[in-house]
Amino acid sequence: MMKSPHKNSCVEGYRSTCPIANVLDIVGDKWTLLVVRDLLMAGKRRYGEFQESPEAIPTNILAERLKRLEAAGLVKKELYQENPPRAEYFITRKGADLGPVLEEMGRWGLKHLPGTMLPEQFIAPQIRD
Amino acid sequence: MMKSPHKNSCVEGYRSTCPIANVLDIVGDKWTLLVVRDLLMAGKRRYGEFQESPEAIPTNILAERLKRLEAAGLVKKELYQENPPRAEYFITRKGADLGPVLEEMGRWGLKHLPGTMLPEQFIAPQIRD
DNA sequence: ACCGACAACTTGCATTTTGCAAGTCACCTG
DNA sequence: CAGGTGACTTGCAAAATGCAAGTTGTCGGT
Repeated sequence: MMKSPHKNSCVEGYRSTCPIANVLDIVGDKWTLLVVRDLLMAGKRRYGEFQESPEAIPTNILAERLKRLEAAGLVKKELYQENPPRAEYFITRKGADLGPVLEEMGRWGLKHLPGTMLPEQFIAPQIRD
Repeated sequence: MMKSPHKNSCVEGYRSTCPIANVLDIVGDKWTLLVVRDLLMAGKRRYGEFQESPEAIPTNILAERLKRLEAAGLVKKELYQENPPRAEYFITRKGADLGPVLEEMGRWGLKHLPGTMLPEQFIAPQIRD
């Protein structure tokens, strides 16, 4: 039997050995990095705070992305109250390491997308592992 | 009539004034940045070359992404033969400016996704505007 | 004690995007 | 002139997205 024409002897669950391709499997969509941005650059922690961002993420997508980010180890969920369950979300060190990616995206947007702007103040995140 | 709760007096077609959000509207999916990677770091130019990458992009997605990248001004399509029509794709200066974003993604992946690796040799792109 | 509001989600469903397979079209090669 | 090749296009099923509405327990006021 003929093998596929692509040399794909890579780690289980990886599309290839390329780090960029595999990063995109985690954050490669229109919403995930906006949640990371809010955690990392705006100091947001609560579900309701993420919803207040001007891009108006749909609530079901937000819930799903928080779960995926937690599963990927970029976010830590902590209950601060049992009943009713109320949680706060913190970025991990692994998630915080995406900072430079966001910074470069911001730089590109500012240069090439007229009318875009960054806030004058960033709010430092609490990192929890 | 009540306005939306989000202060969205931003440029036509923008989700918000945030550069990151608007960059994600251009490259925020699993495939687009892989095409940019191939153009920018692997020196690829032809349709068939993009298909040979180990991630095996579906052919219809490749065609659609090349069109969108051209429409967004990140890629320039040039026919090198009329009949049958044969084209080469070049990255523009605007597209090449995404280099740092890819570099930071690569750095993150190498650090946090064990088993990933970058090629030892990059092939410099031809930039055309 | 009851009413409404609230925070943090969940569910249902229509629309859109993705993924896979197959088809096309005009050459080129033996 | 039969088969192969490069660069796509088309069709369709499956998955992701977007929107609206519903749920659950609690708190603040009257």
